[in-house]
Amino acid sequence: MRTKEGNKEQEILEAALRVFAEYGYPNAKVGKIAEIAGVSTGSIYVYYKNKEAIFIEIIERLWAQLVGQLRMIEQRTDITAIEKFDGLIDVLFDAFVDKPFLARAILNEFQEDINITKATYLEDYHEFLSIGKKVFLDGVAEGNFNPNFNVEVIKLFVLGGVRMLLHQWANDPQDLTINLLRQNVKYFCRRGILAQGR
Amino acid sequence: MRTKEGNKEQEILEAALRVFAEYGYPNAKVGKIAEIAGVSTGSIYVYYKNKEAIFIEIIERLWAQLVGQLRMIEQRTDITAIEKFDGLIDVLFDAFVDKPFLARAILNEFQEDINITKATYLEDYHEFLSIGKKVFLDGVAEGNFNPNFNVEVIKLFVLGGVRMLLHQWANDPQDLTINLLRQNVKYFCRRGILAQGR
DNA sequence: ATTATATTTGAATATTGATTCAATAATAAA
DNA sequence: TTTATTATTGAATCAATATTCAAATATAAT
Repeated sequence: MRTKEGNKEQEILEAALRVFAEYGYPNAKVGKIAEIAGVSTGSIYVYYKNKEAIFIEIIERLWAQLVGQLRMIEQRTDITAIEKFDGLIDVLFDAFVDKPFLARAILNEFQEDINITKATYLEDYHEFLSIGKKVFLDGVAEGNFNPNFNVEVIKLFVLGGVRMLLHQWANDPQDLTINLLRQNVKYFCRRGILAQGR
Repeated sequence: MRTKEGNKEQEILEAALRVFAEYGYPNAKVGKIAEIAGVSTGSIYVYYKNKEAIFIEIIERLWAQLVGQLRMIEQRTDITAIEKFDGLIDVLFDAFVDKPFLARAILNEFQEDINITKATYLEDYHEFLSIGKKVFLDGVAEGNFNPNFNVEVIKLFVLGGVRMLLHQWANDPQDLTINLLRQNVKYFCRRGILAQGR
């Protein structure tokens, strides 16, 4: 009987990530994934139900990883909300520092226009958002954050900003380094654009 | 000889906008656009070369409008860069205040994963970005803005944040009002999240 | 060496939807 | 009323690609 060659599930996932990153989910071809993974198109369907299942597997792994790390930071009691906030920003950027493909691939996963089922990672996504809210409320409670903001607005604004930066960075990692991004984002979120004394 | 019925170009554009907004460009069906516009699929191709041409028409009109308004603000000499910045934010939100569909539809237009030609509106997009840069540099020159920021980073961060908010707002205009969004964004951009005195 | 069986293949099939085009409809012109 | 011409139609055609499946391959077991 024939024995299995290598770890095909993982190879297919890695190939798929590259193809989703480069072309976007709608334009990603299963044939291309197979080609990069070094298997036949038929093999793709031996390991995954369909194209969408591959995409969901990638996204779910990412969310699980992100939420795990964000939760660890949120639950710390030895740092202020300011430090927690900076930590959340670091987690977001660090998740991609050596994986520009991943940054490009996640661009769309929580947009309505990808017609995919989101049952499982939507839960992680909502926890992801609630962690940001908790940190904000902690900051308000300890007097470090301005209570006049609407947390929903700020949360989405910061997330949208980080996503846009990650996408731009993933397109050209040499231009804007991840460290430049994180530094600017942290300072901007703390103090805004105004010069000191204004 | 048969005479033309109504303004079919415009009706098709408006129908297309709704379909692009609801389904996203890749999943938008020409048949659906025709149905909503009240014409036959063949008619779509009488007025527009193809599906992509319709999308580009919508996006180009939007960019032209936005850039025109942003340029007017940028070129004012009677207001500070701070007021200009607020004005830019207002233009962005005001462009959509009575058109949630439009906000949803533009979500993807400057993302790489939509495989569409962008020759003409890329120019407007770059001017759009350069206006933001000019306002920032004006602010630094007049001592109102912190010169330590990288303008590229801040520009993309703010744009990404506004986009995410607009998208969320377009999904549910009753939840977060446009005025709540603009107020929070302006203040946050000015002073950041920290409470006063920190 | 032969057989059994799991793995893999890649062309065939199924499906979808963009686009075309021959026919029809509607109106102006004669 | 008839003819000419423009506008419109919607099924047919075309193209693309996801998915299936019968056949082939490779190895373990006998």
